[in-house]
Amino acid sequence: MKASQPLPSRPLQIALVDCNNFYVSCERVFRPDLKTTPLVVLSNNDGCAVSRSNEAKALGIRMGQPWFECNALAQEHGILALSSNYALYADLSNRVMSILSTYSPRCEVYSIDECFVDLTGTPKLKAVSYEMRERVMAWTGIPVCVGIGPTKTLAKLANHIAKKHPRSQGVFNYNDLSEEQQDKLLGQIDVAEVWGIGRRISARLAEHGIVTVQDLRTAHTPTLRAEFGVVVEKTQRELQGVACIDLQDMVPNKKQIVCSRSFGQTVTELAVLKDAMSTFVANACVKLRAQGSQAALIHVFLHTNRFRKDLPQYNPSLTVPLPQPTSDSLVVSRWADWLVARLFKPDYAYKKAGIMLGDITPAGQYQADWLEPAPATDTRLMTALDRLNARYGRGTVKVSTQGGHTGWQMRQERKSPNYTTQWEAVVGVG
DNA sequence: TCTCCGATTAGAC
DNA sequence: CTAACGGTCTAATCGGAGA
Repeated sequence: MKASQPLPSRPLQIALVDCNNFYVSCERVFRPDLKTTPLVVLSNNDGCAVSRSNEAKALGIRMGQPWFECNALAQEHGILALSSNYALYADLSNRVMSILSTYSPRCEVYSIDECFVDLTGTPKLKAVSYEMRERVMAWTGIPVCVGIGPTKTLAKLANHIAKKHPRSQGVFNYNDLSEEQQDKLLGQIDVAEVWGIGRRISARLAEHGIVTVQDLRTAHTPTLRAEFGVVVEKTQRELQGVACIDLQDMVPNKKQIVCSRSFGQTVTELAVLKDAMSTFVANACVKLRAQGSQAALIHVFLHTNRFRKDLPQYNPSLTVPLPQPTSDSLVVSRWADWLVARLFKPDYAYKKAGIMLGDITPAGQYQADWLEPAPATDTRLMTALDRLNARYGRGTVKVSTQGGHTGWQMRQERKSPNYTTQWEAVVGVG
């Protein structure tokens, strides 16, 4: 690959800043009284535990565990569960990311609670890392850990070490280790902790005697490539300090946009499915327009409850290419409506539905057609709709098929107030 | 036989 | 009282259809 190139005189200093127990930490910013309460944030529909405080982890609540399995434990130990409040988490995330972006022009917001920051060339790196951590805490109330390494994969691993070892005080720089220290440290860490090595692959690696990170780093590369493919090979190179995964400064546009939800209750009526679908379409098209795109493919699907083995299952879907690409909610909605009606069969209890937009291209491009005139591209209605909903909140203006029927909305019985987006919630007015 | 394409798999968070 | 189990997204790989 790049064997002939001279090694850089100094390694890159890639930092991975990761918020601790992010959703739970967000909730605690506005509820300091919950600082020591075992706390959990639930997934959509109040289904699974997706964020856990240290106290909740210590009590044995697993990541992704269905909440109904935890009822007895929660009762016994007074574990508090909250519905997820994405508006709040997105807002705090933006504040954290904007603080981090002052430390480097090269930042990649990797997820709602993680950011890669290229700190190569930063003087007094250790001191700066601690300062970054303290500043995020002081300005947002969110605790973070900082892991630094020569590649993204090693930065991730360093972050894991910073989180796990209190002695690190929340900052760990892999680049400070000698060769011997690296070997020893990686020999003590389970290979499953490595970014990109999930449950399946770690099980298969174990069959080859690859159990620790050091085992993977030193494994025979051609065999690894043959047995596990390019992804695992790249991961190995990254563990060896060779950067194979670039830092992505600019967020690429989505190639497909999905909007789907499980329902609060099962749904048996077509009208209710159509109502839900028009909400999904509206949300998907907002995302589409936000990135300045149009879609030429729509895919609609329905699902019965796959956990109810005693009930008949039916999981139909249909995909149609659109005659012209569009980002107009009304156009997409008409197609979705028609597709739902085609898929719908009575006598099934539907639990989930959704839409996927595909074949996404930049808006304004369309395939010239000898027979058809250019499509009408009046985007004023959708632009006005987006402005109103951005200004006054999602759902202020809807298309007519939305909101006529209820009975599908997700369960959110334990949601905190919208502290950062509604004054009433902060001031405490009813 | 090769190539394309949709479906499936695996992973992340 | 019972039943109760998330949502997006990407890249790689697989496997069948058609050239």
